[in-house]
Order: sequence, then structure tokens, then C-alpha cells
Amino acid sequence: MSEPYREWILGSIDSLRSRKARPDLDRICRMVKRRHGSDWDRTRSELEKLIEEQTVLKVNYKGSVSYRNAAKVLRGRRKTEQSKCAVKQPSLADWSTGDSALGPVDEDHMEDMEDEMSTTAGMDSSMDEEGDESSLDAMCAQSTADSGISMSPITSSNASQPVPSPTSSKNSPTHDALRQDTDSACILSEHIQPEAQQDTGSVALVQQPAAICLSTLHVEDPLLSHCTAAPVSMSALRLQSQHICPVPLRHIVSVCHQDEALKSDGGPDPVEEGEMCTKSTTEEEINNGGMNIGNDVVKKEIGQDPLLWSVADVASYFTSVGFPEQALAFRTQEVDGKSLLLMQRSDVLTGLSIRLGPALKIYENHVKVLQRSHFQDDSRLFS
DNA sequence: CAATGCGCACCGG
DNA sequence: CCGGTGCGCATTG
Repeated sequence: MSEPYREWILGSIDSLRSRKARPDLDRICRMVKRRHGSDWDRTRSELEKLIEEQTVLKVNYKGSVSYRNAAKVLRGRRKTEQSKCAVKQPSLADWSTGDSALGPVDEDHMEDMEDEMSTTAGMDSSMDEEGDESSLDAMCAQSTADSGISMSPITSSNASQPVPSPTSSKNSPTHDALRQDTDSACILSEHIQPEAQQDTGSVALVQQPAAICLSTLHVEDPLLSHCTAAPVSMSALRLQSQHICPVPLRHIVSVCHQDEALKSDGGPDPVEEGEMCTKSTTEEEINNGGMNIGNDVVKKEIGQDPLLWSVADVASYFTSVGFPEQALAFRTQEVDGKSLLLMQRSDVLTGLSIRLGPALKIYENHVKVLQRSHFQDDSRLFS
């Protein structure tokens, strides 16, 4: 159902941008309404969904809220500011003005922050090989946010408070879809570190539901600890302790294994719960550190058996590992977890109409890995 | 009047 | 210096 909205909204954002007009809620809704007749509230809620899935980024630029087509934005910035990634909430200041129709009202209310961000979320499209760093960046950009926040702090408003309750996913009005599988309780609260971001502003990225779970898992499995080293998860880590993840651990574990080559020698030593992950690393370190690993983690973030991923989960996954643009292709082709596990090399390279470079990386570093780990697990079960 | 086009100033990299 | 952003004004329908 939201399909056309995605196109409509992204189209409106692109159109506004090309016209050099700020793609704010007001203009986006107006344009969608004019072009497609959709009513405001509907457009607004669909927009929020897109924000949650990171198809659209909500940013605070020059003191006002603005929206970006994630696929087009992500590119520039690289490392560094992971910090900025943090999520922030938009200030309403502007909104108020906007009062008009909108309902921003419900948007969060926050104090203000006027920073702006450069949107950033980016990863360069070209990320070099396996997405190491780039993906990291990406991740950080998004992930930080994503990982944690269950909802979009930003947008969603209701939940004005940054701190989501671990339990529920309820807060957000829309996300259902996304999280249906994933979620679970993974919402975390803290991720948001305001301070960090504040400097420049940040994108309010949204978070993905996904991230969440992993942390939890890790806790119990020593193997996981490796994974945790990965970038992304930090935020996730924090949460770890608390929630329960629906996903079977084994999947996760296996993924880690392979990709990571586990550094661990023979056997992983058991770690006590909770702490392993957290150990030492600071966020930064983490970010820089494990590139590939990062990806894995991301996967896990989504938290589950790929078999259970919805189309939105698949898209979120690729967005979070640095391929936002390609994520749209997966979405367009309606590739869900099951389909993903059935994809062949040629499907990825030619069936999605995405560029060869990213397609190769996606297939080799992600699709193949997910398939391998998934099927490996299965065989293990039966053996 | 709304939609659109775009020059130009700003800003961060 | 360059690219992204968007204000503010002119133009168009």
C-alpha cells in the first residue's frame, strides 16, 4: 500500500530539490496532494514510515526541518562523524510556524536544536571494496541511529521522549511492518546521544528496528562477542542486556563466524553476560575497526533469520550496510527474506537493474554470506 | 494564486 | 574552490 507513496514522496522531494525549494513537510504534502490527490495526513504518515525505513532522511538544516531522499543523499561524507549521526529531533521552532496545516504538532517537541546537518548520511556510492569503511560510514550514519532508536525520534512524535521503552514497539504508529518480525523488543533507548551530535546537527536518521536484537543475543553467546566488535553495534550493544530477541541465536552466530574469520582461536571463552560486548572498545574504535564485520553485525541487527525478513527488512539491511540506493531496487522488486535467500548471482547482477559494482559487492559480501550462513545452519540442524 | 525557475549567498569539506 | 542547500524574487499558467 505504501508503495505508490514511496514514489510519490520521493518524487516530490526530488522535485522540490531540483526546484531549489526546501523539501519540508508542508511542500511535500502539498505536492503529493496536488499530483496524486492524497490527503495530507496520509502523506505525512507515509512519510514517517519512509523515515523509519530510512528511505527518507529527516534532517534539521539551517534551523528547519527538511527531508532528503536517502538514496541520493548518502554519499558524501565519510567517516568522522559518526557522532553526528545521532539522532536528533527536530526542533519545532520552525514547525510552529508551519503551523498551518500540518500537524507537526504532534511531532516531537524538543527544545531546539538548530543545527543542521549536512545530511550526511552518506556513504559514497562508490565505496571501495567491500564496503569497509564506507560501509562503516554508512552505518554510522545511519546506524547509529538506527540501531537504536526504535522509532524515529524524530518524526514520530508521540513518543516524544527519546527513550523508548524497551519493550514495545508500539510507539510508532507506523512501523508495524518493519518490525513485525524484527522487532521485538529491541528498542533502545539510549542510543541517542545528544551530545555527540550536536555539533553540527545531525541527521535524524532513523533507526532501524533491526539493530536491536543483536545485542541481546550476544549476550549469551560467546561467539558473538566477536561480532560485537563491529561498528554498528555499539549502540545496539548497549541495549543488550535487556531484551529478548526472537531470533535464533544460531543464525547470528554463524554469520559471525564466517565472515569474521573469527579471530578467536579455538574456543571462545565464555564471557559473562552482558559484558563481553561492551568491553573496551569505545565507539570510535569500534567503528573504525571492523569493517566487514560491521556488515555482519548489521545483518544481525535486523536481527533475524533472513528467512523472516520482510521486504522492508531487506531494504533496511542493505541501506544499513551502505547501499541505500540499491536497497530501493530490492524494495522495488519486492525482495523479501525468502527471495533473498533464493537469489542467484545473476539475479543480483542483472535482475535488479543496479550498477555492476555495487551489485557485485552486494552479492559477494552480503547475499552470498547470508545464504551461506542460513543454509549452513539448516544443514547443521539436520545432521 | 499556486507552481515553477533560478540567481545568489551560505556553509562545510 | 567546489558542491549542496534553500531563500527570495521573477516568471508562468
